[in-house]
Amino acid sequence: MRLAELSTRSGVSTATIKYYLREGLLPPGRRVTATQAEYDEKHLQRLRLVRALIQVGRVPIAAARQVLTALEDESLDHNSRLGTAVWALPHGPESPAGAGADGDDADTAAARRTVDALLERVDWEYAQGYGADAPAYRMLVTAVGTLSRLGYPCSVEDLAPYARAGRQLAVADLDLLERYDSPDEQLEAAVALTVLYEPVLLALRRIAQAEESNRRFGRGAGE
Amino acid sequence: MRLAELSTRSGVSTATIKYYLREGLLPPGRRVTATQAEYDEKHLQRLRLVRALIQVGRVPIAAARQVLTALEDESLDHNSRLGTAVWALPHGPESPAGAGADGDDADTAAARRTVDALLERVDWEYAQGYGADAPAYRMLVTAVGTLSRLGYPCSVEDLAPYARAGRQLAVADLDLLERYDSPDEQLEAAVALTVLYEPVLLALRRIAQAEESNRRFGRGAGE
DNA sequence: CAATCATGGATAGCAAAGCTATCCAATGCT
DNA sequence: AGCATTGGATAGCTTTGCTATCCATGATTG
Repeated sequence: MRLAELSTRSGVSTATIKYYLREGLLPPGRRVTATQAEYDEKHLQRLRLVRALIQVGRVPIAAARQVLTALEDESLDHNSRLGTAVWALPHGPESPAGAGADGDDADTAAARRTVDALLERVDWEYAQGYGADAPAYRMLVTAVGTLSRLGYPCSVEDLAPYARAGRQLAVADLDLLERYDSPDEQLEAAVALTVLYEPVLLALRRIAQAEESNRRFGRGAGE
Repeated sequence: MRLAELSTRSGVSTATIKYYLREGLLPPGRRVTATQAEYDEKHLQRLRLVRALIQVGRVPIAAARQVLTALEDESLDHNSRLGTAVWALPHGPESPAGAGADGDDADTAAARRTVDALLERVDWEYAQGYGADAPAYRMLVTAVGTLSRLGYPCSVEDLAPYARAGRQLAVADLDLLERYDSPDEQLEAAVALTVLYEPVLLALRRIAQAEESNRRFGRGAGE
């Protein structure tokens, strides 16, 4: 199909598709003449994935490019591609937010200790091993640091239930993933499910909060 | 304290603080003369909360203003304030993403049915009642619609484990909240904890994914 | 009590992100 | 032959969140 058809079938304007091609989010079409290119179903599928990552998953375009590049990097094996791709996914602000003359990185250090204790508590040895520069680890330290700087509860005991929930979520995630046989499908699904289930999860939490709040305090709050 | 001191103590530039004052994220200081204003510890605390919401929670400034306004709206009772505040929190893209000539709102309708079935399945009657225009509900429908449009699994059975996890999270959230006695503290904490525990949760899920992946497939992926 | 300097309000500007609109020559279609 | 379409390049637009510059007023200090 031509670019115009790709556009109508995906609901994305040709201008935007051209932009994605330029940005390397979409592989170029098969050049059929000097001025025309041919796109196929794979392009359509990829385009839909890109839209989903960007619009639903709020993945910035630069990160999306890294992720997608890793997915089809022929020089890596299956596991390395997956690792690289997920590594590139967004993970909140890198710098621990403006900590003035007040807490600064003493808080960050304390947060790191809390996180390490938590990982030990729930027995995640692999996670402990794979480095303090893992995006998810840094994200966690940042968030915990912010919480404690603001005086909100975030002790190991407070965090433990969330870690337990995270564990169950991961089990559900991997269960979904095991349905895919082809390595390529599995790779793409891993990224898509990681990102696209985030809003699902956050929405379910909010709804459950309202439900639980209602259960405890009776008819009333929307929370 | 003066604006300059507020700035040094919070680590936020005076220009930014002025901007927040202008945007109504921060109540104006007590005017002590015609050209000077006095700020207190409450301002400092509020400023820190604002920074956390914006930087860690990625709450847009307009939404933050609505949230904070609701928190101190004297004309509402406790529960209404909480409901209004949480209602105003960000909840993904409103429009179901560019669905071209392909799935469009047939998918959205299907997603809505799936979500309703899920809520019934897990017995969340209150949630079912409180309206299809609740932000969290819409967010969920959008996300499920996107998943199914992309061909990823999101049946009621697939979603159920996530709903169960959401329920546990909500229980943990409410447990944290019950520590606060003063209504005002509780209100602020509800917002802060809802928003600031999101990155905690997402990070823990990613780490748990890596852990679980390692458990199932042995040494290998970073996922 | 005059000189200077900080304060806070208003205004305009800037940087990044994510598109979008215009132009253009080469080519396809009839 | 002639008009429309294609895809590539380039420049522009919009929003968001912040920053920099002015400026009159009032505080401060020798």
